[in-house]
Amino acid sequence: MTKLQQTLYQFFGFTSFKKGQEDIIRSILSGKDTIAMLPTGGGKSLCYQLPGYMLDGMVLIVSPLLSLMEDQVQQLKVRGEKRAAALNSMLSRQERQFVLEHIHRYKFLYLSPEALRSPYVLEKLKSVPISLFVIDEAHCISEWGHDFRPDYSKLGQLRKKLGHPPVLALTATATKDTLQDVMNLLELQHAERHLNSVNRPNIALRVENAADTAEKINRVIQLVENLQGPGIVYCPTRKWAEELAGEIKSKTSSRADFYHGGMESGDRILIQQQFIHNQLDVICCTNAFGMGVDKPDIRYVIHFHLPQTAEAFMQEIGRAGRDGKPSVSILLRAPGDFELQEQIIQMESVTDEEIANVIRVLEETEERDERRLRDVLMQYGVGETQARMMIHLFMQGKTSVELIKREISYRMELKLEKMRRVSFLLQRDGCLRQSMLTYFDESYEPDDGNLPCCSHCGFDLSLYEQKGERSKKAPLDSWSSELQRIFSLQTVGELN
DNA sequence: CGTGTAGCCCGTAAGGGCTACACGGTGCATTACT
Repeated sequence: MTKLQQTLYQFFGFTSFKKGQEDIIRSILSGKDTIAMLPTGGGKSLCYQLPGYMLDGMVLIVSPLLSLMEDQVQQLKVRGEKRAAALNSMLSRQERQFVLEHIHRYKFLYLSPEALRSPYVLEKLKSVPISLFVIDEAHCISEWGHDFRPDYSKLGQLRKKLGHPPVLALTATATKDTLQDVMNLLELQHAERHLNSVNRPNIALRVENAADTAEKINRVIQLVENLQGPGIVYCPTRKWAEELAGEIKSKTSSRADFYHGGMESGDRILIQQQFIHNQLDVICCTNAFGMGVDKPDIRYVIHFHLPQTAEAFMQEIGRAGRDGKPSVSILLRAPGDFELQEQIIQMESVTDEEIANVIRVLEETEERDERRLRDVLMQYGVGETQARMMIHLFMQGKTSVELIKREISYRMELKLEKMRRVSFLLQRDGCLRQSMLTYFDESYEPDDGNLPCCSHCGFDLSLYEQKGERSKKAPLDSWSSELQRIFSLQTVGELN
């Protein structure tokens, strides 16, 4: 038994690695920067937790969502690891202070890119040896770092300030371009790459055309009524998520609810937990839902609209069938879909006047507190996301209307191009799986003829319909959900 | 593009009807502290 296997057994109770894990871990242990792509549910957290036990010093994990950090810390604690914490806004001032003052005690510290903006946090982190700098869901760097969450684009610089620890960038879905972007922004020129296929052979792909929205709604109701659940319906807007959930509730026997970014965080957690514990059959949501939803038995994912990118599409359908059992993805198309998404992307555009206002405020004020600046700018009618993006560009030295405008138009054009491509991929003639994999620079060799492939290759949708009686539904009372929650946490802890 | 709504007009009053225009999706953070 090697040292690696011993450690695996000692801390995780496993006797063997999942596909891809060992290579990634060996790369980390040899001190190299590593970029790893593992399919969803492929055991990504083990790839940094195990080396964490073998290396001296702290493992710092940058994570995009509070809920992901909390889940990970809880799982570590259930496994008996007390030296884990998440440093974020959910902590009280005292708790935060405690973590920072005792920072040398921690083995695994989770935080957001925004938290690393604080000079005080950075100073504290400099006082401890960091054995590994992990970026979880690393595609967020490319997806969000240029506009929505610019702090993601500063991680490369931050790493230098932290004494240049080795980096592990983890993701499940990325094209070559996205990986290149991640490497540029993180300044990882010589990283070892461990890439696995994004293909999920157990998910059959289907595209259906509808004449209009009314027909789509009818079809969704029909599908939800007949398909074996649980399932997810991805919607283009918050309003659609709410409306479809209402339609499904009133016209089918399915227990449905909605989920989007405009909800209170308590409600979001509740809905997600109910879904995970089988108290809901179907969830209608925007693209806010999904990251960190580690539910193994999702049987179908319906897209009520066009996704904005092929990467997003793969991420979203990839939430189905993590248990490896047959699952299905169905995309509904109708005229006008493309235009709606196009308009959502074009909301990001800004007028010359707005840019000029931003520049004037930035030049007039000595204040570099971004929050205060954003408040000022919002008084000029500039949206929060736009304000943040423009401040970010200004700080990078793009201090003229022309430069800022050019950059924003360029980003928007890239997004529109990605959308045109996914739209094209989903409507062209030919095998859908092959189209998607080609986009991800993969070749496709059908491995066996048993698994249904796609609506072009042909398959029988009734394979995915429920047989006989609907499965027994768990009651919606609080003590039973609490018991289920505790039970599931223990199970998760044992498995990981 | 499609939808919701603010604000205006009409007018011996209140609310209906119209036009113009904004909005649509992803999340951290939110106070000093050694």
